[in-house]
Amino acid sequence: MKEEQSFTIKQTAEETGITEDTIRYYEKIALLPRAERKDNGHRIYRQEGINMIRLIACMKKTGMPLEEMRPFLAVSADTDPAEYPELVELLRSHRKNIVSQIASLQQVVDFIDMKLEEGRYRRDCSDEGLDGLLEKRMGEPKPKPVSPVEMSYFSVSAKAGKSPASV
Amino acid sequence: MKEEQSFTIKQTAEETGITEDTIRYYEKIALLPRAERKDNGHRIYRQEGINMIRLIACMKKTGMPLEEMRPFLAVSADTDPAEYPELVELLRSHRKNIVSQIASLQQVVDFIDMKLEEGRYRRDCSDEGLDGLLEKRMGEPKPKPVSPVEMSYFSVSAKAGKSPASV
DNA sequence: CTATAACTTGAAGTCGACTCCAAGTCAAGG
DNA sequence: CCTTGACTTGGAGTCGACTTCAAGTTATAG
Repeated sequence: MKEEQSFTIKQTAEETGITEDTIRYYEKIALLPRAERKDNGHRIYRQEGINMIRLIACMKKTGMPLEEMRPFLAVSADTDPAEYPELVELLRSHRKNIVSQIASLQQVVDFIDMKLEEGRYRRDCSDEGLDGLLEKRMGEPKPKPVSPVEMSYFSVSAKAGKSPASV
Repeated sequence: MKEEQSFTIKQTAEETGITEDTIRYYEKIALLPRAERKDNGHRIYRQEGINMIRLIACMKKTGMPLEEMRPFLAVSADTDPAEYPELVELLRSHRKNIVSQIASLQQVVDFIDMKLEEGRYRRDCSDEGLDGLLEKRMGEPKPKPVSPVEMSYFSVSAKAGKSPASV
């Protein structure tokens, strides 16, 4: 039952890491609901509003376009997903995308780790250490089988120059 | 010792899910090295080139700006990371970013799951099920402690309307 | 009473990443 | 010989996401 403290746009910006301008911009394009105003017209934000902005920041970090965030924000704001079957579907489908994005990121991490390891061992161990690492086929555009895929972004193999033991 | 098959730009586009225009664009801005040409000037791509494009596609999916990809592509192309200490550092730091991005994504997944669950149970169980889920502080801009953070993007709590049993 | 700071608005400008276009080349088919 | 298709080039146009700007309001401090 406490007063529910409120924040200025500046505080909100500091709190969330999103600039004031950007917050106003999000409001302008209605990604955020119109913020409450004080008598003098200044915006005020409560915890809920800050949480929404944080959610945006979080999704933004993942490269999600603003338009795609709308459904999440609708759910965040006040809609009960269970009452809108299509919203539930949307959430599920977005969930899938995100999980696949995590996989992409994990691949990049693996790629980096491989490169770092490779350097550590003075690359000579073998020349194909993590064959099936990248199962490829992460693009939906063309359902191409893409073959066995000996992949690993850049086949470490044929690398003239530093005596690969056996050329 | 086999001939190493080569691909046209069209095939490469199909193979990687990146359009021909975009591939040319990447070459123009030197994100990709100038592709080999046939006598008639047409580009040809080998497995290695395709792998680089796939790596770009993968990073792109994660929202990474093109400029940030350059170091990865340098490593992919032919540089041995261990020979460029600063490159190693860059890789490590990028790795950190990516791991933190994965965390962000995981949070969004958790958020979705929470929302879906919430709907399933007809939200009434409690009103704060996953307090510490989002440790917040994922932004580096301002090293703000951000307090206890009872978070969860949108405090499920105060939700007038549907008889929450106990208002 | 004035000036500084913290906001407001709408509009214009910037930047990254494409995307499209016009004009041209080359190889093979009818 | 002319057309069609797959490419080439340089350059212009688009779109999303800000970012900056100019002008105005209100609150407090000196």
